[in-house]
Amino acid sequence: MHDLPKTFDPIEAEPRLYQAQEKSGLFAPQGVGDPYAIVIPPPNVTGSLHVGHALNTTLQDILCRFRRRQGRRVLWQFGTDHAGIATQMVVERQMAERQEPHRRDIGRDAFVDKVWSWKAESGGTIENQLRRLGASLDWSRGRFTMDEGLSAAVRKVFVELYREGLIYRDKRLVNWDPKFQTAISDLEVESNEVNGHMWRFAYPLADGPVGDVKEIVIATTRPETMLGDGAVAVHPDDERYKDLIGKMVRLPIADRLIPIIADEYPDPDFGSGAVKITGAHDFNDFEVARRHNIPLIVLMDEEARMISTPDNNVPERFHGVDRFEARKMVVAEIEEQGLSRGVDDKIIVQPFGDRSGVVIEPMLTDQWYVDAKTLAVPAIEAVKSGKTQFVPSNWSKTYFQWMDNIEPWCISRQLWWGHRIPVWYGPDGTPFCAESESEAHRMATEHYDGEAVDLIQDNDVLDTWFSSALWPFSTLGWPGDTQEQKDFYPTAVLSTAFDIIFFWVARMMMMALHFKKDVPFETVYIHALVRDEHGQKMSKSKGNVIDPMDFVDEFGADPLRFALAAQATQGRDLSLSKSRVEGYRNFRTKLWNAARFLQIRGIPITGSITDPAVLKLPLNRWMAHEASAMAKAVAEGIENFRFDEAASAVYQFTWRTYCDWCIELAKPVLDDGTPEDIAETKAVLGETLDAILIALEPMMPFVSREIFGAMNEGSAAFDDRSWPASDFVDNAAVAPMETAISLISELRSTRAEVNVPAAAKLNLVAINAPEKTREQLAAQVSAIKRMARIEEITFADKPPKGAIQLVSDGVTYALPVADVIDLDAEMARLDKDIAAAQGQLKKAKGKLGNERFVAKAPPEVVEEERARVAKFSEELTQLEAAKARLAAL
RNA sequence: GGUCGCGUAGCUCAGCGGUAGAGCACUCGCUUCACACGCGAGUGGUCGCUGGUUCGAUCCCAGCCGCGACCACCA
Repeated sequence: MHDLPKTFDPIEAEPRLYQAQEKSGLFAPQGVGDPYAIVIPPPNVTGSLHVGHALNTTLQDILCRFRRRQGRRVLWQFGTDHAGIATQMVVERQMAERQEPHRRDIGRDAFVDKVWSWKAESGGTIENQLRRLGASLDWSRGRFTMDEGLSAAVRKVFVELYREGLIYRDKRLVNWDPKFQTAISDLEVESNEVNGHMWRFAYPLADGPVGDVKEIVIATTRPETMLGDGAVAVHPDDERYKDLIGKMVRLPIADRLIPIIADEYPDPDFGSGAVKITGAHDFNDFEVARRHNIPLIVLMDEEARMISTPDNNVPERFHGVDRFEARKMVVAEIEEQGLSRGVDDKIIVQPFGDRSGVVIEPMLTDQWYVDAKTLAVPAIEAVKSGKTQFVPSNWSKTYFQWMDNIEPWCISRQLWWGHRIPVWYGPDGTPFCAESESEAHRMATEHYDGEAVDLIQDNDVLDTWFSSALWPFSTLGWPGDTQEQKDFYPTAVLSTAFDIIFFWVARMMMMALHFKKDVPFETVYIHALVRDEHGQKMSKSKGNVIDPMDFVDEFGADPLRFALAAQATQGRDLSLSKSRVEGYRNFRTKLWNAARFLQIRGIPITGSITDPAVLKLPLNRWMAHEASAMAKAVAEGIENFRFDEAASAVYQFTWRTYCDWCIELAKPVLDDGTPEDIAETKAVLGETLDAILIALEPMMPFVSREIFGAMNEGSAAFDDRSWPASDFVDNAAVAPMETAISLISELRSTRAEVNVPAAAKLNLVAINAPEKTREQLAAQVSAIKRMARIEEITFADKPPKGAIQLVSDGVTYALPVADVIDLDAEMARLDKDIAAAQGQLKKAKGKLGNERFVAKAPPEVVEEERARVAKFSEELTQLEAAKARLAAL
């Protein structure tokens, strides 16, 4: 117990409070409760925290902190991802900036060493940022996708899938990134619209005209690929070309003969209806070429420069020319030969590497593939059966749509940073797939009948997502038989953004079901995208990127966390703005000051009230009732992934209920009450603050701890407290308190509207008040006097002359003001109230006048309407009487 | 082309079958002994449009108009 300073200083307090939590062991699994696990989506080891991380981390932290409070044994698994391409790119760029030799000049081992030291240097950034956010991650068991254990898991998975035939090597078209000179998966390709052209070229018929026809015209957006054409395809039903099918054309420039073939692929209504077929550089053409046994002619090298070889008939002058340069050359030569048949501007969709930003080239290469179609079967079933559920549920549709049409997953990358493919080749190219080189040697020796041979390991590394796909079980010690897996697998929740469903969620589902025979998580929570304050997507080019750490620097982590949680609705992106964060900073200050008020009045948090049913004062029973409802709403919000509802419940209760009313209504008791009443009220005020702190802690872990630490006296330690009581209901206490509250509100409103000076004290006369109202007023007389600035409360049969009149809860009240009264304002106010009552009355009467409503609507709804008619009629009568009296003045 | 989502107060968003809500902004009071990062009182909305279902529709259904996202794409 110590005094709270006048203001809360998050910059000083948050790091101190974080260290204390970590030191106490809070972040590691504790106790014997039902296990609850979340694995963090591993951030890039060299990355830094962006708003998406801030949101996702906050939400996971809320879940974990809440579940700990419920007594669950919580593991929030930390770890980082080696992020193959991204990291290699960063290091290469840095080497270039420092004018160091290129990676190829220093060699693979030296380069990989460099990346490891880069990781050692900058790997701690994101971890520190997560700490500053308040993430209660279990750092002690942090993992890295390339650490020894996880690498062993990767090798085991590869080898097993290989032996089962679910990983295989294949030569087919891949998305080739000419900048990084590696294959990438479909998911790493972004389609963008760009301004392009559509050229029309004439290919002359090789054996002379057929009738009048001397040529066939094809359309293309990529002229340079014509050098690799293997055929021209037309639709079999296309009357224009019926007689040409089977004829040969002379391919210009390359000077080769290629056939005209019939295939369903060309759309007769598009362009000329004739399509050039470049099997080695176009995915659609590749399929056509395969169907018709058309040769695949490779035109480019790894950097997408043209190559001229004896096999491909590309003229020597193209050799080494960049593909876009070659395009210009082809167009010029076609024009020279008089074979151009026009060109149109056209917006075309081009594939770009999501990391490199360069145009992807379809290339014919040998790569390793995972048979995703087979692995997807149980992964689809698990979501269909509900074993794993998406929240919000509509994301399961996205998942199915992709999984139902899944293509083989290209997992090899021609990079150096990553898990090297565990395959070794013998002198004759025989592959030996094994978890270790020595095992590969053993297999080779057996294969070559005892002869010892040199083996060469496959040069490629695995797609980064291959190792992340194992994350939910590899981090728990798989393939070892560990207690962690027994306790925490399957994990409870996986929280991520929608764009990661394909990259990661689907692949974890496939791998986990194959190797663990169980789903990796029960719930997949898909969080929203964080946008800027105008709902615009953040981007560097727009210059609207928000760095969450700027908010942490300025306000501390609590307000940022609360802002993110409060806006985390389902199914809509959230707009993050400084004013919103500021608003929750103000909320934190409000809470802080409420705590200071309690402290000034000598009210600690004691945890002494175990049963609110013993409370005597309606105020205290009502406070307990409301606090209980709040605790329940917060818990339900978190359980249902409605973080916005949880945040709103604690916010509204703290500010609007506890500060605006409970504390204010308690002041007169504390000042003038009996010793018993004072003691009870103090205890409940303390208890209610305690409930607020505990319910708020998942969202604002810092300020809640700081306040508790200063005010706890005799209660258990903060982290040992369980969730506040959420089942105390006392509706009998609600009515009298609401009567008092609405009267005070009406009085304040009336005073303001008729311009009674704020400081003026008035007398209050209740007219013909029934016994019940008299009792309720008597119970709150001091509060009403204080909060509505009333001098005396009296009772009378009729209002005195020259009084302001108002109707609250069916009772007319008068405020005698003699000469102070503003007649016009008073008349206007009564007219306004009368109009409102008339409006309500008309509406309710209208409904009841409709006999079909009375006949068909549920009886309780009809009854409600009748009650409304009664209520508003009574109010109207009294208001009109008040107006008549006023007019008589 | 397929799929999903969104149009509610000036802004950002809740609500989703029976009296339109929040935060911020705005207006008017207030140095009221926890708090001006505050207190009190207000202004502001034919809930995108048109039909339908229903006793009743912001909420359900259909169509339309605007906006966004994802997937697949015609060379």
